[in-house]
Amino acid sequence: MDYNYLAELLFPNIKTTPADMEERYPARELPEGAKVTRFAPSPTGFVHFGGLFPSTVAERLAHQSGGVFYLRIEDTDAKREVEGAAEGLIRTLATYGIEFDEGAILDESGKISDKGAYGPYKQSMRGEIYQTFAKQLVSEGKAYPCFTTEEELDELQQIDKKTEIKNTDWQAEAEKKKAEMLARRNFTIEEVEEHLKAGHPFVIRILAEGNPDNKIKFTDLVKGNIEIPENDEDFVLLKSDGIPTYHFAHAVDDHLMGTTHVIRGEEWLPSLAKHLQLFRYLGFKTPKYMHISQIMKLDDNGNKKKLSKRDMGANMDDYTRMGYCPEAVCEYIMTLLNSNYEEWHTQNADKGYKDFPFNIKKMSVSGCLFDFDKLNDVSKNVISKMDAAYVTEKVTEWALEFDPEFGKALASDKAFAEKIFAIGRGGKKPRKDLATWADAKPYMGFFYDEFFKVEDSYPENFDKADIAATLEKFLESYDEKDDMNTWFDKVKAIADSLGFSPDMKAYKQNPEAFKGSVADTSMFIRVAVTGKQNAPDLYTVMQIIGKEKTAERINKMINSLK
RNA sequence: GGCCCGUUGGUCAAGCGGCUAAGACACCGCCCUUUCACGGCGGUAACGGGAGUUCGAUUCUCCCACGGGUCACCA
Repeated sequence: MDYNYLAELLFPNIKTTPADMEERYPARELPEGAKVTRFAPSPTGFVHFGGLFPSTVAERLAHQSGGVFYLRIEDTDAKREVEGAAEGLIRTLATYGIEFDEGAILDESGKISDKGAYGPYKQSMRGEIYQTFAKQLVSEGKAYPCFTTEEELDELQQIDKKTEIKNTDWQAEAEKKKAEMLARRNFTIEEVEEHLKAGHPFVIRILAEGNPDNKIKFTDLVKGNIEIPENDEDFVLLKSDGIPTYHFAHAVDDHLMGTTHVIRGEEWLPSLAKHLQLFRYLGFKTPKYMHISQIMKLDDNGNKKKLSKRDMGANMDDYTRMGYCPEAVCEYIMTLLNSNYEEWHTQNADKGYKDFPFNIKKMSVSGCLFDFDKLNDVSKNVISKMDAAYVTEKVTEWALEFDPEFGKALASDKAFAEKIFAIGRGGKKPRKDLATWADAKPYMGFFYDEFFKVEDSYPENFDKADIAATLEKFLESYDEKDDMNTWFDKVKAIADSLGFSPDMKAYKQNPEAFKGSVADTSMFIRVAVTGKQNAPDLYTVMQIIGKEKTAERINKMINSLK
C-alpha cells in the first residue's frame, strides 16, 4: 500500500511536517538538572484532593531544581467539558501555593491566556500539531484510518454489557475484540477513498505491533523497576473530530513542550505501554515518569477505595467551606508525600514547607488513607503559630462567607476580636484550640452577647445556694484593676468562706473535709460568665469582656438560681 | 477474568540480612494545672500466610491470600 498517498488522502490540508514543529518548539535551554514538569488537568470539574497531590510534587520538583512548571489544559473531550472549570482550577491551585511559570494562566480580567513560547496550552487549539504527527505516522505505515462508527462500537459494547451481568466471559471477549481489531486493519485504498467521498467520519488508530508476552523493563521514579507487557491494542490517536486522545496528546505535547518528568496518578500505569510505543514510533526521547499512589478512603465495607470526586474531602472547596486554611492542607500533603517531612519540620519550625528539600526517594509506593485526625493535628499546629491579627483576619473572612452573623460580629470590632484570639497565643506553648476557622465560634462565641448562652449546667452535687453565694461574693469583691494573683486570691477566699478548699493539695488529700475546692467555685463563676465549664483563662476573659458585662451575666445567673 | 501495582500497630510510616522493629496521629493512664487547651512522662498496639536462599530473614526469590488500579473516539 502507498502510505504516503494514504496520508495525503486523509490529511490533505496538513502541509506542515514534524520537522517544522521541532523548529517551532526548540528544546529548552535550562541549567543542568533543571526539571520541567506540568499539571495537565481536563476542565471537567473542580480540583480534588487527589489532584493536588501530583501537582504539588510537580511544582516542588520544578521549582526546587530551577526548572519550569507549566499548566496545560487537556480539553480534548468537548462532551465532558464544564464551563468555567479551567478558571476555577487555576484559582484553586493558586490558593494552595501551586503557581505556574508558564502555560494557561489567568489575566487581569480573569480569562485564560497563554504565557510562554510553547503554546497554545489548550489542547483543543493544537489540532494542526497533532495532525502533522498523525499524518507522519500514517505515511510510515504506523497508523491507519478506521471507519467503524461510534454507534457500531457502542452496539458491540452493549452486547458485552448484557453478558457481564452474568459473569463476563473475559477471554471470549478479548478474543472477539482482537478479531475485530485485526479486521479493521484490512482495508484497501479504494475503500478509504469511497468512505471519504461519502463523507464518512473516521478515527486514526495506531498500528500496534507489540506482543504482550514480551515484557518491557521500565523504571518508574516512584514505583521502581516494573515490567509491563508490550502494547498490542490499536488504540485511537485522533478522534473523528480531529482532536487527539489523551495518549497521543501526551506524547506530542510533552515532547514538544520539553517536559522532563511526567508526574501523574498511578491509574495511568496500565496505559504506559501505549505511551512508550508512541514515543518510539514518533522518535521522541521518553521523559522520566513518576506514577503517584492514589489517596484512598474507607468504603462502607471497610475496604480502601480510591478517593473519588463525590467523596467528602475530595473537593477542595469543601476544605474552604469547612474552614481549613490552605497552609495546613499543604503541610498535611507534605507529610503524606515525604515521610521525613515532619521530622524536618520540627527541626526547622520557622521555615515553610517550600524550604523543605523534597525527595522523590521518600515517596510512598502504596496508596494512603485520608485521615482527618491527622489533618486536624497538623492544622492546629499551623494555626497555633499564626499571630492574633492574622487569625482574626482569616476567621473573619471565613465567617463573613459561611457564617455571616458571626462574621459581622467579628468585623464590627476588630480590636476586640484580636484580643480574644491573642489569648494563649505567641508563647512557647501556644494554645491549640483551632483546627479550622469554623472552630472559632464554639471556642469563643460566648464573648459576644448574641452568641452567648449557658450551654453547660451545674453538676447536681452542688448546692444551688453555695453557687449563688459564690457568685454574689465574687461580684462584691470583683475589681477589674486587680492583677491575676489578687483576683485569684479573692476567689480562694470566697471558696474558703463557703467551705470549699482554697488549696488543691489539701483538698485532694482529704476531699471529705470540704464541699469542694476552689476549682469548683471557679467553675461556678466560669459557667455564669462563659456559659461553659471549659473555657480559656477566666481572668483574661473577664478583662476582655469588661466588668459591666461580667456583672450582667453573673447577676443573670444568680437570678436564675433563685 | 487478563494485565499491572501494593501488603510493618486503628491511621501515616522508618527500616533497605543481625535492631529490645523508630517516630507522628488517634486512644488510654499519670504529672503539671482553678476548667479547657498546651506541655511533660508512660502505656496498649504491627512485619498477611507458606515454602526456599542464608549461620541468620520485616528486609532477597517463588507460590498463595488479600487489597488497589486498569481493560473507551474519558482523561
